[in-house]
Amino acid sequence: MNQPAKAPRRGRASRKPQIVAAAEKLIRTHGLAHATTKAIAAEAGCSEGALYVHFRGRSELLLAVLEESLPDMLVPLQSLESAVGKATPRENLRRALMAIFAFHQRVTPGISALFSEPDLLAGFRESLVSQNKGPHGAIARLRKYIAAEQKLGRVNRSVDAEIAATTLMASSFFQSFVGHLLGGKEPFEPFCKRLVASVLQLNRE
Amino acid sequence: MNQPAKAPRRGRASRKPQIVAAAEKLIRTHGLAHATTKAIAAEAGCSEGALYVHFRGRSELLLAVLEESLPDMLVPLQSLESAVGKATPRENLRRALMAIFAFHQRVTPGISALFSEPDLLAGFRESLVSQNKGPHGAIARLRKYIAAEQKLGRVNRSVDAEIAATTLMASSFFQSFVGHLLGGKEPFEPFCKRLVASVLQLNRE
Amino acid sequence: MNQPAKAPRRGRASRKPQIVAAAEKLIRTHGLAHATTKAIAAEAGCSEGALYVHFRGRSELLLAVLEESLPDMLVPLQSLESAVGKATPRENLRRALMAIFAFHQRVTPGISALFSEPDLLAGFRESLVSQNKGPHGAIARLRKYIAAEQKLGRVNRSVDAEIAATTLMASSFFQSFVGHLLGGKEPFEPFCKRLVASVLQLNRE
Amino acid sequence: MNQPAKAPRRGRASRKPQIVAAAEKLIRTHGLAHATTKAIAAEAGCSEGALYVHFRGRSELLLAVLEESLPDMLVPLQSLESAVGKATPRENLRRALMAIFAFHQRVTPGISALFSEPDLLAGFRESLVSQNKGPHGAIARLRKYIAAEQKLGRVNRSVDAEIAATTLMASSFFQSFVGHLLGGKEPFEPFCKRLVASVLQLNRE
DNA sequence: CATGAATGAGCTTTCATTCAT
DNA sequence: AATGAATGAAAGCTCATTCAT
Repeated sequence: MNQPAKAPRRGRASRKPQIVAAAEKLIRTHGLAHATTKAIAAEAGCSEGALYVHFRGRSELLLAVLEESLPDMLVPLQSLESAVGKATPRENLRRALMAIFAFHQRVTPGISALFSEPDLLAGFRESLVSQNKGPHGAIARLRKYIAAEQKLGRVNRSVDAEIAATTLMASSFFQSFVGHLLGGKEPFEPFCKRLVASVLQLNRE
Repeated sequence: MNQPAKAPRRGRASRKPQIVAAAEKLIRTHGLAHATTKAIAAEAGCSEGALYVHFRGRSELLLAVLEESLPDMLVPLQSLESAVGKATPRENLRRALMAIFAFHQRVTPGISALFSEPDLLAGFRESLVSQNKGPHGAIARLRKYIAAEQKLGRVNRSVDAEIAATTLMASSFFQSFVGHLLGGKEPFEPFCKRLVASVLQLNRE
Repeated sequence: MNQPAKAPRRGRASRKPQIVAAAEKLIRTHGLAHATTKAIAAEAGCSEGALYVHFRGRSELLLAVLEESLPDMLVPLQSLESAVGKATPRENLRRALMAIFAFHQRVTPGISALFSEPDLLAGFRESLVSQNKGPHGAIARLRKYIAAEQKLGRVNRSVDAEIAATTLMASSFFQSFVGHLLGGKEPFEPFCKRLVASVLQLNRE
Repeated sequence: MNQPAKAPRRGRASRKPQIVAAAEKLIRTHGLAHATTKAIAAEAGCSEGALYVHFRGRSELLLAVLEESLPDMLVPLQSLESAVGKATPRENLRRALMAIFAFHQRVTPGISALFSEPDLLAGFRESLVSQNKGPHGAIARLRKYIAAEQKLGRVNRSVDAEIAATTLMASSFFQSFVGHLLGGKEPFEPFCKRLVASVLQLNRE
C-alpha cells in the first residue's frame, strides 16, 4: 500500500541524500569555495561523475543544499500561534528567539558565502522569492504573535509590533554573524533575555 | 616647500593604490570569487606579476582591501560624542544610524563573502582583533551616547542602553544583508525613523 | 584465453604508460628542467590535467619515471652467478661491465639532474633506500662473483674483491658521467678490457 | 703603489664577489633550480637588477660560479710532481686522493645539477674544453706520478698507470656522488687506503 | 546508474629580464 | 652603479564538466 514510489525505483537506493549531506558538511566545515565537486564526491564516497546523475551541475547541487536547510525555520515558530495567551509573552518570545538563533547559527556561514558567487546568489534569491521563504515570513509570525498579545493586553499597546519583530530577527542574525566572524562563543541566552525584555518595554529588573 | 617624498624614491612610481582600488571594485561588483589575480590586474591596467611586487599573494591583497574599508566606520560616530545635549536624541541617533547603514551597505558583500574562504576569514578576524576594529567599538559609542542623554534626562532612564545600541547596529546590518540578499532597494530612512523611536520607547506617532 | 584484465575496468583506457614514456624521453633529451608538465602532456598527446589523474604532481611522476628505469640494472648481473667457473673471469666481467655501462649511460643524466632539485633528490633517495635498490646491490653481486672465482683459483687470491667490485662500478659510472659532461663519444670497450685486466691483476698483454 | 686597479675603480667596491659567493652558497645548499635571480639577490643583499650590472644573465653568473671552483683541483696535485721518490707511493697517492675527494665532495652537486639544464651544461662544457680544465688534467698528473715511481722501481712495473690513475679519480668521484645521492656520511679514508693498496697491487695487509 | 579517464579553461604564483629614476 | 617597479611568459596545479565503458 504505502510503497514510497515517486519514481519506479528498482534496485539500489539513490545516493542523492548522501551527496547533499556531504556537500552540506563541506560548506559548513571548509567553506563554500572548498566545496568542490571533487571534494563532495570524495566525502560522499562516490565518483565525481555521479554528481551529474542527480544534479545538472555544481550550482544546482549547492542550491539544493541551501534550500534544504531553510524550511526548518518556520517550524519552531508555528508553536507561537498556539501560544497566544498562554504562559507569558516573555517566555514565549524567548523560546521563539532561541529557536531562531539556532537556525541562524546553522545557516549564516552558508548563506553569507553566497556573496562570493553572484550567480549562486541570484539562484538562491530566485528560489527564496518563488517559494516565499525569506525572513519576512518569520518576521510576520513574530509580529502577529505580538499583535495578538497586545489585543489580549499582555503586551504594551505602545510597542511597535513590526519594529519589535524585525528587531528580534535582526539581533539574532547579527549575533550569529558576528559570532562566526570573530569566532566568539558567548552564550546567546543572557542577551536574548535582555533583548526580549527591552523589546516588550519592560523596565529593567 | 615640503614635498611629501617620504624617501628619495628611486626607480619607478608604484601602482599599489590602483591595484587596491581595482580589487575593491571587483569584490564589490563581481564578488570575491571573481576577484581573480587576472581580473584585478586587468582592471588596474597592469600585469599580474605587478600584484606580487606589492603583496605576498592574493590573500594579502584582498585582506588589505577589506581592512582599508573599515576605519571609516567610527568616523561618523565621533560626532555623536559632541552631539550630547544638542538637537534631539531622535535626530542624533537617526543621523548616526544612517551613517552606519551606509557603511554596512558598502562592506556587507565583501565581508560576507569571506565565509566562503575560511583562510581569508581567519586572516580578517586576526586583523580585526589585533586592531580592535570590530563592531563593538561602534556599539560602545552608541551606548555611551544613549547613557549620556539618559543622564541629561533626554532619554528614558528605563531604556537598556546596551541593548538599544546593539539593536540599532543589528537592525542596520540585517537590513543591509537582507537587501543585498534579496536585491531589494527599499529606502532605509522610514524604517530607521521608526526603529529609533521604538528604541527610545517613544509612543508611536 | 587468459586475458589479463586485472579488474573488469570501467571507464576509459588509461594513458599512464604514454605519460611515463613521454616524461622519460623529455628528461633524456631536453633535461629535467625542461620536462615541464606542459611539455610532457604535449609529448604524450594529452592534456596537462591528465597527468594529475595518474600522479599526485610533477614530482611523483618524475620519480616514477626514474624508479622505473632502475630494476633493469640487476638483471644482466644475474647471469654472473651462473657464470662462475665457466668461460673466463675476464670475459665474464667484461660482459657484466658492458651491461653496467649501458645502464649507466642511460640513467646518468636523469639521476645527476636530481641534484638541482633537493626535494626530488630526497624522494628518490627514499625510494632507493626503501626498495634496497642503490648501487650496493650491483657491487655486492660483482664482489660475490670475484670471490667465487677466487675460491676456484681462477682469480688471484691477493685481489681485494670488495675494492675490485667497487672500482669496476665506479669506473663505469665515471666514464659515463664524463662522457655526458664533455660530449665525448669514445667507445667504452677498449677501456673496459684494460680495466678488467688491471682489476684482476693480470700483467699487461 | 699597489693600487688594485684593473679597472679605474673609483668609489665603491664592486659587489661581484658577493654575488658569486651568494650564488655558490645557494647552489650548494638549495640546489641549482632554487638558485633563482631573486634568491641570489636576496642572499647577496642587493637588488635583482644589480645582477645584470655584473653579468649578462643568469647563465653567465652560474657559469662563473662553477668555473671559479675548478682551478683549485690541480693545486693539491702539483705537490705530487715534487713528491716523486720521497716518502712512499702509498702515502703520496693517499694524500693526493684525499685532496681529490675533498674537491669532488665540493663540486659534485653543482656539476651534476647541470644535467637538468642542457644550455648551462653546454656552456660549462665549452669553458672546460677551451681552458683545458676537465678531469683529464688531473688524471694525467696521477699517471705521470705513477709512471715516474715505476721508473724508480717503487711501483710495480706491471701496473697499468693509465688505468690506475683513472680508477683513482673514478672511485673518488663515485664515492662522492653516491654519498651525496644517498646522504651517507661514511669516512673516505679507510676506503681510500684500501683502494690505493689495490691499485698499487700490494697484497692485502 | 556509476565509474575513472580525460579535458580545456582557468587559477595563483614565479621566472629571468628590462626599464625609469 | 644601483634600485624597486614592472613585465610577459611560463610554471604547476585545480576546476567543473563530459564521455566511453
